[in-house]
Amino acid sequence: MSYSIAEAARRSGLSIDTLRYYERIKLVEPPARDAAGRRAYSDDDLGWLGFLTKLRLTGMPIKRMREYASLRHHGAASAGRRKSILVDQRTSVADRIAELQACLDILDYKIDHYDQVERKVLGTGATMEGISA
Amino acid sequence: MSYSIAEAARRSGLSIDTLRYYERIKLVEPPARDAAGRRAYSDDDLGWLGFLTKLRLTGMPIKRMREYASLRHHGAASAGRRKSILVDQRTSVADRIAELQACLDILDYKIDHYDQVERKVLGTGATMEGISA
DNA sequence: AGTTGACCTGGAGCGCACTCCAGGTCGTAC
DNA sequence: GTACGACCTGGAGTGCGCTCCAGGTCAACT
Repeated sequence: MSYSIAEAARRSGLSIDTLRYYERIKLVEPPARDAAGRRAYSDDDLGWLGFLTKLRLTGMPIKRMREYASLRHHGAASAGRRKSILVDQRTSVADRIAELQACLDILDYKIDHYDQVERKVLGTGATMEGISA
Repeated sequence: MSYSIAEAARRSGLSIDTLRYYERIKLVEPPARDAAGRRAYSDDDLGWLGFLTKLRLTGMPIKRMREYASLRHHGAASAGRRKSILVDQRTSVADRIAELQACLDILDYKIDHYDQVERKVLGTGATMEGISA
């Protein structure tokens, strides 16, 4: 199957502009073109776009995605380097999850504090608005 | 206790420039000044900076941090709105953690794939470099 | 034949969150 | 008294990741 740029955008969740941008910066191979010169994305193209969007979600900078992308064209010899990029990213994602978890705890603590304030106010029969300075 | 901007930067993990920037954009109250006109941060200032850095780690945009910051000056009447900002942020952090967890699974899957390729290569006595295209 | 709508290109512009700079003022150390 | 280092100000510059625009081509519909 092949897909118009609009369809590829819809399926990948990227914008049409972003798809063209990714092509310009060599993050994706130029897709095939139809008779009229319009981009025709293959299922493989979409698969790669799907993986790219995952890497992007992990916060990988475009520079490193480009490196990974270019290594794919260097065959199996580049597998070690590609794996190490993924392993590094795995570490950074795990760290980030831990960091966010810690922030979540702080947010919960603060929210709990607001809950307590609310309960206290209700206990006195006052309203939140009533105790404005 | 009061702290020079350099000390406040060290303790908050922000840069000196960022501290002045946060002041300019009203994310922090202008700290006290010493006799020579230099900023003198209080423990309270540092506490607020600490919380701000946590909010920043959660990915909260500066706009919303500013809103939260400004609400603090509106007394208890703003507690409801402040709480709802934190609750919203809690949701977005939890979502983000789930998203990252899903990415982690994909990375693990891919890394496992590279591991298998390596093992296969080792089984044939070849090296990663030896199978370059 | 004309209009519409999707697509094309190269290039400019944008929002965010800083980061850097020039030129100046202090207070302390030599 | 002068050299130094930390600090000050207002404003300009940076890097990232898009996003938008003008002006043009092409195929299909009416």
